[in-house]
Amino acid sequence: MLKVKNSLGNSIQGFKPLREGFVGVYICGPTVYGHSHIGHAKSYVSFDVIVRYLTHLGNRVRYVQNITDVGHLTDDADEGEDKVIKKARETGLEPMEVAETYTNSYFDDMDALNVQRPDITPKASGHIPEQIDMVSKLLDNGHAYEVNGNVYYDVSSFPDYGKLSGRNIDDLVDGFRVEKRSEKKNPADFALWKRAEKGHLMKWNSPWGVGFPGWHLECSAMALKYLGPTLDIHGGGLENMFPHHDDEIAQSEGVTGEPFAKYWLHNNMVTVEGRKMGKSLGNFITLKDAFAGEPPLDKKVRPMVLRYFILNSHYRSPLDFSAHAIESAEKGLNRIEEAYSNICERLQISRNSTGEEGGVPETVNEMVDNLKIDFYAAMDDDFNTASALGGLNKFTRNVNKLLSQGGELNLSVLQPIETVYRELGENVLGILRDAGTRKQNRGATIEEELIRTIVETREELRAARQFDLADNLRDKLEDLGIALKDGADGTEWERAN
RNA sequence: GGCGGCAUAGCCAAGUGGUAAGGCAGCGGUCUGCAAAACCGUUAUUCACCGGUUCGAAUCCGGUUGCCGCCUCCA
Repeated sequence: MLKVKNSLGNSIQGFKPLREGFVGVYICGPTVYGHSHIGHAKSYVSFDVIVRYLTHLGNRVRYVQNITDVGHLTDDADEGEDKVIKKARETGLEPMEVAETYTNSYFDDMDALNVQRPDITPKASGHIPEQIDMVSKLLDNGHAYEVNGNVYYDVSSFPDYGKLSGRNIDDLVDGFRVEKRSEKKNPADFALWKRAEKGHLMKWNSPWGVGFPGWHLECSAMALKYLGPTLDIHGGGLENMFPHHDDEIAQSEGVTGEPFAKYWLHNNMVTVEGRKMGKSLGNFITLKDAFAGEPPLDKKVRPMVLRYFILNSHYRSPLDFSAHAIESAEKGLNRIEEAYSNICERLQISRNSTGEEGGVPETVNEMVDNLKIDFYAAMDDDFNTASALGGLNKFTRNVNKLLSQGGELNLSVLQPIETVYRELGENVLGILRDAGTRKQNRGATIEEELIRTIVETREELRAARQFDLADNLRDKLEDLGIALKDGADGTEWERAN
């Protein structure tokens, strides 16, 4: 039985979708005004695995993730500027060019991380009529009021306001700065529609004049459109619990009168060497920089390593990023990849040979069964990927033990191991995508033939006990990023990533 | 000031009442011409600190200290 930590009510609950076998998931997507950073990676890798696991359990999942390209201001005060427009002003591009550029950038990075694309990726700017419609309904039923072309949500009209983050309006007011010349009835009221000043880019006609939608509104409108009045799961970053998610609830429930989401899942933040990551703190790490090995990294971070690193902690725990931590993740992942690719390689050989078919030895059955028991128990416990990886590591130790015993392993031993790696390691966790291509020995490119020739020549030198020359070749290849491993069955090579 | 969370070995990190997963690093060994990888063994009598509840607590309760997030934009 899958259990999840529901932020709404702050408790662990059994997971039961509204319709058996169908799960509607809405995850807050990025605001596309810059390249994605390692915080995005944590969020979207975590939710990717959640969606993969729900699918693995046999559910039909509809995964909706918005792209916010309008309305997200740099500041909630009246003088705040739209983030996308600000970037457009700075770069001399059309706002939609900015949005397109960083939407593409986002998906490039997510593809690299083996994050599956959502089923629907609606854009805020493409859903203006839906948003206007929601504002009209909120005005009609008394949850909103208009002042000078601005429309605000009246939080006092929604008794449950703040129920997700556990706040009440009176507490909030103390925390709000005193806004000068505010048109709001209550400082906690938030904008649904904003009047566009002269020269404002990205504006639309509405019943209240020319303007643009408020930040939180797009999520409510698009979730309603594609998933109906009540979502099974709404996910997002912890930092958005208030006000963004509480505002979404107020808007959506204000319109539909039905619960907005059954389960709220919040993923925790990334810190860098113990400190919050922020642009103003100068410790901001984009994914492109991480993949390229820019400081503070001293080497390229393989996307799969970042993915493994993220999944090695719980999505609800903060994750501390450092070059050192990445290094140990890389070595840990290498071990699993190595074992998996060895199994795949042996399987290939075994399929091509006509060796006798033995039964599956008890030890192999036991290994696989134990992994499954550990893995499903971990994942059922609020998607505990760290614990699931613990099981996969234990399994890998047993696989290596089997491999290092030497001797032939027939199909009936190799196949169940390969299958469970593929189903759990790749299909659910998505960390083994690169493993199949690690062993490049069988390639047919000229480069690979050349490497093969060098390796064979070195073998002859070793046989002739010319170790100085042989070691020299190994060092040279190492400098070129080719690692050699001398084993009992000859020398293997692979690219050091 | 208000709300929420965290504190587990040298490092990262699971574990929320039954006697400390896993990874990295370290140490000893097997293998190797050497190296790398892999394998075997080993590494927290103890979970920030002080009290309490319990047959039993890292896990529950109270307090102390430290750190973090949100309340202003952030995944």
